[in-house]
Amino acid sequence: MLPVRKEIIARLASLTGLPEPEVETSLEIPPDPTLGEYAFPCFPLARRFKKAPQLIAAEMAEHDWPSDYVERVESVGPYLNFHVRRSYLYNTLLPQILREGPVYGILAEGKGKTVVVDYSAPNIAKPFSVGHLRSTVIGNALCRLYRSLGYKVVGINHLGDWGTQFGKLIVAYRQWGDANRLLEEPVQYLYHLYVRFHQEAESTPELEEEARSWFRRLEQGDREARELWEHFRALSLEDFQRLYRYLGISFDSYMGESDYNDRLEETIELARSRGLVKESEGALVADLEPYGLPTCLLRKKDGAALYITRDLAAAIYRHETYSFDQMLYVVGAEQTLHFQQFFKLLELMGFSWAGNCTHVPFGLIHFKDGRMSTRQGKVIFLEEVLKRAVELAREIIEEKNPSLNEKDSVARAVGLGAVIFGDLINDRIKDVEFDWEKILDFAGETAPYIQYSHARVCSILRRAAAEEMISANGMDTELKETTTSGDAAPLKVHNSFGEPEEETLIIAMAHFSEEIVRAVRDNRPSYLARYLLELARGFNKFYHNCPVLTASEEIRQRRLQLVAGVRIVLRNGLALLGIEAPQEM
RNA sequence: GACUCCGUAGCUUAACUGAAUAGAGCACCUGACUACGGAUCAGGAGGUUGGGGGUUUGAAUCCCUCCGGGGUCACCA
Repeated sequence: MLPVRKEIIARLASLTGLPEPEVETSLEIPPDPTLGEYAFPCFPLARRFKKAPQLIAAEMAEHDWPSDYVERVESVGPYLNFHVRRSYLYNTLLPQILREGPVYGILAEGKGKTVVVDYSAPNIAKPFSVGHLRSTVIGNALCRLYRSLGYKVVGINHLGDWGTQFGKLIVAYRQWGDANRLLEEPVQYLYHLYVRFHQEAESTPELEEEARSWFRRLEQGDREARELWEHFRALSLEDFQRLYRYLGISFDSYMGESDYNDRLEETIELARSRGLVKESEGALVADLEPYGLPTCLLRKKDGAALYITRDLAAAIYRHETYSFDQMLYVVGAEQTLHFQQFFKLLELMGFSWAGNCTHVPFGLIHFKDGRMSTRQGKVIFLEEVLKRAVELAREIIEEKNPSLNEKDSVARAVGLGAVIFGDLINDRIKDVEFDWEKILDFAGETAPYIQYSHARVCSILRRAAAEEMISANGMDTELKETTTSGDAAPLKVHNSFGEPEEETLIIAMAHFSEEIVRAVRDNRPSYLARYLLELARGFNKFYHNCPVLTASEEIRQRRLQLVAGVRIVLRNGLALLGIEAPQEM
């Protein structure tokens, strides 16, 4: 937390008698920068002191506030508004940003704590569709956000590599399969077989029973079934990993559903020993009605375990292995009930850490005319979306900046950025309609807008560096990721603080780490995405109104530092969302 | 049917979890490169926050109800 904020909270707490956390949550950022950098609404105090909030604010404003951080405090109606000292912002905070560079915004709040993030989890043998985009992108951003707060993060890809769909695939492959085509395009081809299976099963329902029987054989370790399964699994995994590499995503563990096969029995036994299990129509169920939840099935009458049993086994295993302080499941909102049952069962099984497990739900991606369906072949491959986005970025580069170097990597950064950001920008709980036009939009509230701002920042710094060495200001001439450490010459002390556009920028930069904390607190990367948009907007206004390179020396120095700071925050912020920031585009 | 989520400008949406004049983007209209990149910027128009009640000093936000849409509800994950 910024020392200004800390000081304001502490002093408000002692003045009002409210506990610090309470002050902290009610401390807000005023809607208009002319109202100051922080605001404290006095409404809650009205009842306590039996006085009008306006009066309370006015009285509190009389207090002796000024300090190294705080310049003045004013009451505006029922609000107590804090104006932070410009000299602090420009002469302490800004140098700190420039000094810390790539690690600016990184805090130690999660130090010593471990958080497990379960995300992406595609089904092997099913295509990686845009439907999987959300979990993948949100999970990745959360991993990076938690890491930036000092948490040890374990990203787990709980692969859907077990289940009756493998019975279907084996049946389809044995009947219509072609080994060569499988090797050429594994996931595509398996998907083709999967769709064909369902088509044929319409007219030949016996196929379904055959599939169940093959899955049973697989579970019993039948050699042919096992070999096919392993083959399918290995090929699919390779394909997925190619995609993850392309997206710049990596996992700490690829333990999938099949890896818990040998722990299912003991999990069921544990539940049984707690008196949670009873038999019903040949199956094993857990009765959760006393807790207002529907009964759930742990084992089918044919002996096969279900999803929830696997999740229980996996959770227990993960706690043994990582002894996490928190575990997040980045899984669609349609599974909310499942997670309620799952967490309740963990609790009833006696695991005190059940309360540290959180479902991070998100809305469905659907078409205008209904939801996507793998079975019916109504899906859009994520790979196709990414490819088209990158191609489009490439076309725009050819049109606007044909002399650009490294067009391919820039096109990739911009195209992928647009898709990723497009998913992260909105509240994750909302359903989204799949729309080519929207997903390929590069103007307005998009990653390319932020990336473009960043590229212009870099352009200014590059020109400035060409004219004079500004490396002493925390930026080396190559614009590499380096930060100059303590040996840099001290920055010039600013005594004048410039235009409103400059104010907006420095204040926005001051709030960076607060936005990260907020995004982590609510597991909502969208907060950070919005913030970056706001900062980029602020920069663009500044850019059009405040010349940097041609300004007088004092102003030029100040603005150069400001711009260098913006570069760091935009770049770090995008990185936290899993998006690259090219220097030119 | 029960439970649950969502409903804000023509479209996509924000609002720091109950507070300052509901803020953006797209599309539309008008302007801006003899200053650092026009993937940009300035301005205009566009709102009974689905309807109706209630709680509160204060409601887009909480409660009730109705309408519309999504999701889930024992042998899928």
